[in-house]
Amino acid sequence: MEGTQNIKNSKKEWQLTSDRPVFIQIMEKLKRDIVTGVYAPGDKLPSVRDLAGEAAVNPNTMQRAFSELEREGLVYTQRTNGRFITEDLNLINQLKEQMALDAITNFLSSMQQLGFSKKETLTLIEETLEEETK
Amino acid sequence: MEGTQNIKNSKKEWQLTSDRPVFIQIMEKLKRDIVTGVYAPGDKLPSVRDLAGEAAVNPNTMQRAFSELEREGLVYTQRTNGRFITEDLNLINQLKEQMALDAITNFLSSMQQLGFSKKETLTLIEETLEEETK
Amino acid sequence: MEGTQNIKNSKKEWQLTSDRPVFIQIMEKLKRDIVTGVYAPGDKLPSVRDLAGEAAVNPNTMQRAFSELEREGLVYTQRTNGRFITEDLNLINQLKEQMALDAITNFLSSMQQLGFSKKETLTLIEETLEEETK
Amino acid sequence: MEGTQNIKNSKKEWQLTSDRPVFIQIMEKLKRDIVTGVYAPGDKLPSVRDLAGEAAVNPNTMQRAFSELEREGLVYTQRTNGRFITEDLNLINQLKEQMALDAITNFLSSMQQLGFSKKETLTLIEETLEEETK
DNA sequence: GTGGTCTAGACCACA
DNA sequence: GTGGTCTAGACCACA
Repeated sequence: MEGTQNIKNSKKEWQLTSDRPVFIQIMEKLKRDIVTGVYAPGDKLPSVRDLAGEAAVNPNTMQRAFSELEREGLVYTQRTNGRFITEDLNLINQLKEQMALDAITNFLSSMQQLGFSKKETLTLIEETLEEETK
Repeated sequence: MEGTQNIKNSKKEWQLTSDRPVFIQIMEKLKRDIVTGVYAPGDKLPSVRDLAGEAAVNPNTMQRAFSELEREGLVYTQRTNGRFITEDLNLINQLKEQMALDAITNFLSSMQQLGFSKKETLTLIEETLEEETK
Repeated sequence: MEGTQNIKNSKKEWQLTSDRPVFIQIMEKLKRDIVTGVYAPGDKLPSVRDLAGEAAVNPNTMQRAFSELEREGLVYTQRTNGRFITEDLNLINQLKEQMALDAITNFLSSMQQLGFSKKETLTLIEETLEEETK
Repeated sequence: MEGTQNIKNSKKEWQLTSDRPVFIQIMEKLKRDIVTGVYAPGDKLPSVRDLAGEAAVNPNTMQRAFSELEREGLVYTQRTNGRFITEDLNLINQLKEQMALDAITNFLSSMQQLGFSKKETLTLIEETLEEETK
């Protein structure tokens, strides 16, 4: 039953676009699901076949995404038993920090390239967040 | 201080990567140069061949980037004479706003997908900006 | 009578000339095939490579023609699956009307520039059509 | 003074587009001016330089158009004296007929390719002409 | 096999 | 020299 649970909790909107390699987008989505706890440490993952179906991609593509995650130590395979999320909490936390840092760095760099000063950028962010809260 | 100067005036850091189509990256770079005034409205652009050489891409690739910019009205061509930046200031301003809005939206969406609340995101941004100013 | 049949069903007379860009001529031919029902709404198109071979042009040239048609909404692409004719009947009808109107307008303008009055033009058309029917 | 006259009578709207070779468009315009009597048989033509200026093209381009017209016998050069319209009325009439025939043939062919029957084409033309007269 | 991108290089019309 | 088109051919992601 826990298998079904996992599938249930996971956000099913894959939202794949064709502007970047699909296997990379899948990796990013899975990483987000790991750092946000959709998949908890030690959780068994749905089968490649199932996830491929859900994401409407070829199983080879899903397989490729998993291979890369495995290489990064985020998931591991138990022969004949399935794939599991790493139990290394440290690694997961590092990943989350790194992803946040990347997002921030990219953003600030974009704004700088567009000619906005740090002050202006901060103001714009504050305005946008206030706007949304209304 | 001259460092900042150079960044502003220079038109030469192309920094193309292979993760997304090169002609798209070129378009983005040229758009940034337009909205930040590196190229002023009405300015004549270097020839396709020169820019292709500078960016180390094939002239056809540069040509494609320009065709798209032309379709968007950001540049126009004078037969056998060269290409020019639009003089439509309105269009340029709209573009700048849109590009900033896209950057902000993407960023906030990324942070939200990583599980950060608006408050946390704001705090992180503030910390990062202060960090850099030290 | 089979002659007429063949003309209607055949998708193969490409008749490309060198007086205008080839990709434009290809677009026009494909548009004609769409508005005349040679390709029905929703039909899957032959692959770029096949059509390029049939028309004896480089696949890139065929690709370009399709990109433009796609931009106009007349065809759409399914990743790795192929290209399809739009199912938007309205769009197809509009296109047909527009193409006919363009042909008529161009013709009347040509005749006027040659110094023929409307009456003379009409008479000439009638004569030509009768001539052919004989 | 007749020189000035000719310039005066000629329709000055050159309306060159970039979709076809400019020298061909110039030839067509000059032919129209010949068959419609803007330039009468035997008329002296303005200088290449003047016409080039009027049409806003490079003199080489205008020159090329004239060379072609000369090859077709429609104009002739008197050494040191200038260029003149042929006095061969027969040739001019033939040209006019041929140009009209080409326009008609092209038009009927376009309409046929768009799937319109002769009857439909005739009706459409009649409607358009009536429409305009209102 | 399918579409998409890119390169190297040729050729054209025009100024 | 300038932009525009086209070819031949390679390589990629994906099914």
